[in-house]
Amino acid sequence: MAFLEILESIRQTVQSYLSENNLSITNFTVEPSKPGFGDITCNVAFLLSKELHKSPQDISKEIVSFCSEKISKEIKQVIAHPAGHINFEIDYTRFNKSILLESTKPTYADIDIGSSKKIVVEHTSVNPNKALHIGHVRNIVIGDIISRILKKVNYNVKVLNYIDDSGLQVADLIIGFKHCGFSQDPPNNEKFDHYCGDTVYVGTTAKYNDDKNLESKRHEILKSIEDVDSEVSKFAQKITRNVLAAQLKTVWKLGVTYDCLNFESQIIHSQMWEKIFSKLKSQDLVRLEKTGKNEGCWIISSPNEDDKVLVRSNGVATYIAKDIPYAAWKLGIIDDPFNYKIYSIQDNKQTLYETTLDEIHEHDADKLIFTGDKVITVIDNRQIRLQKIVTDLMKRFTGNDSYVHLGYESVTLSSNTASNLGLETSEKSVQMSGRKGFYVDADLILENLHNKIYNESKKRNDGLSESELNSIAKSVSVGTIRYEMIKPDLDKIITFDLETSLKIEGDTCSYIQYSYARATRILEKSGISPDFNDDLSNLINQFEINLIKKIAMYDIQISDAANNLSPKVIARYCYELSVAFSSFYEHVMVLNAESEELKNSRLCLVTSFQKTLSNALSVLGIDSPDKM
RNA sequence: GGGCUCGUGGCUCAGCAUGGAUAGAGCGAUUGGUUGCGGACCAAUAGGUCAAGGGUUCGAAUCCCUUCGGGCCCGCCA
Repeated sequence: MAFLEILESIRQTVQSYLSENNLSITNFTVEPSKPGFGDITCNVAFLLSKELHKSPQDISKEIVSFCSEKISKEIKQVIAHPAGHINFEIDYTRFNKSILLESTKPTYADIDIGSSKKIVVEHTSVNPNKALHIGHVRNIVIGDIISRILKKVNYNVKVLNYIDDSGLQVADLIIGFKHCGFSQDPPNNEKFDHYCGDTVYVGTTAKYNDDKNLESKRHEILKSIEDVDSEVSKFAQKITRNVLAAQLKTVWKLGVTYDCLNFESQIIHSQMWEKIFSKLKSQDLVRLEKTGKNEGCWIISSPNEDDKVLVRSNGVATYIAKDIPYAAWKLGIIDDPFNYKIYSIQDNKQTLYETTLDEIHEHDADKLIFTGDKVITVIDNRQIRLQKIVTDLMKRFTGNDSYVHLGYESVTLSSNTASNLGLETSEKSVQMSGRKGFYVDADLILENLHNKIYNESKKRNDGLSESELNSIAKSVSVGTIRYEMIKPDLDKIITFDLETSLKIEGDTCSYIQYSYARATRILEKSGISPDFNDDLSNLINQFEINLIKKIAMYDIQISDAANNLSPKVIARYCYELSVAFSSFYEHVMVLNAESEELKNSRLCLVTSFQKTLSNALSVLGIDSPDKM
């Protein structure tokens, strides 16, 4: 029995008190208490005090005497605190055994919130004209961890990456290659995404100011890209796919995978826009402006905002008009025009598909499905207005909140890091810019971190092989970058600093992984596999109890993270769990315990910790290294 | 100008959804930890008018309003 079940059983007991007394309060809380106030606390006495015209203390006393009779066996004592809280104390002599055993299973905290419902998570969606920077990494990591959390709570999750292979940024690359003399082969085997972003894209956009001719070419090219059969379109496909392939190498290094790549060019050719546009018109969600500055345009209005042009007076749809059919497709609101073919097999053996409008002849007749009953789109908060329009429209179509824009704040650079990149500033932090080539590149950070961890690990371990050191460096560097990207809340700006990103002490991923390695080492050295059938009621000192309590609360955290789409909750949990273990490790002997029975019990506890931490880290996509 | 958002020790952040008991961490500072499983650690001390003011409430860091300060967004660009 883990925490959620205990909370639920207490809730029911309190509820039965309320029912017997014809009281209708339902919004009372039953939650873990602060240290020093038992294990679990309930606030129902406060809520009843007004209705019953009695003090919270008197009410809580009554409820306590009621509960003491009927409460679950896991509860040792119920206490009415003078302040009015009702506090419950867990009977650890009973609790230890069930929780320690349960926590070692891979399915620990696999609670069912999703009931296998189909859900789509879209993230990454970086324009295929440049390399990934640290801001993109935040998006990718949030999206990946959200998808892992949702899988953990029994959603059927499909992960999508939207490839905008037909926008202006693509036209810029083509101008660079065709009209500015940039070679299609990068010098010195430079990675193609870096070359396109740093050299071709930056170099080309810099020329628009001087050369007005180029600017008009840009729009010609943009038009030709949309004509599938044109040479320009085929060239654009070749370039963007090469950039995409290079970007995916970075993404896969981060341990992230997808189910399907959706290409914007195909969305345009699929005629989905035309279908959704007529649907919008028939439901009066758009209107043709007859007068004013938007005369001749189809526009969409929303309260407190300016009207947004969907279709220009020349009949050409605007940018947001691509997002609407795509959102509708993700929700299965319009017929799926796509077929799916294999793009590649990813490192974890998972097949990555891509959309295609071609006929395909597969052996299995079942059409693949990448749409969902619910959709989560991870896009940064600068797009919140456009996403709000899309969200509102989807709500009009479905009548519910099945489309969710999961926004997050941007990553900026510290002034130190900015000056490392050649920009002196008096500001505390500064925004990155792909167009100016001013950003911290994802491959570079990973490499820096990898080297740093490699050296640290080598310093601290004798006789580890090259491959062991590299594997540790990979686990810890990827873990570090993931952890740092989700530790702050989504609505906090991350000010990235190259130097402090290399820190490995305190509240960091290495601290957490280190606690895992220490636990593993104890288990290895013991040379036995602990017996969970023994009586484990001898784990009673404060360090043991603290650790057991943290282990038991895992399912609450999973539930919290899933219900609030909050990856940070699991990151904090991993850290707190590690803190509880580190303190235990310092103060409690395992291998030299006072008796064989105690040694066995403590080994069970260490095993339980180790499995639970590894379980939680895997939800964050972070490895658990045995040594480091 | 309009909209959104953030403001908690020197610095970086939890806590706010669902108001309740002593506002928690990490970094930095100061100090301690040989007999014990890896010091990427542990333990202790100092450091807070929870931006300001008002309101609701028995009770506000948490809810509401106003103000101040920072950030983002507001094209027939994508």
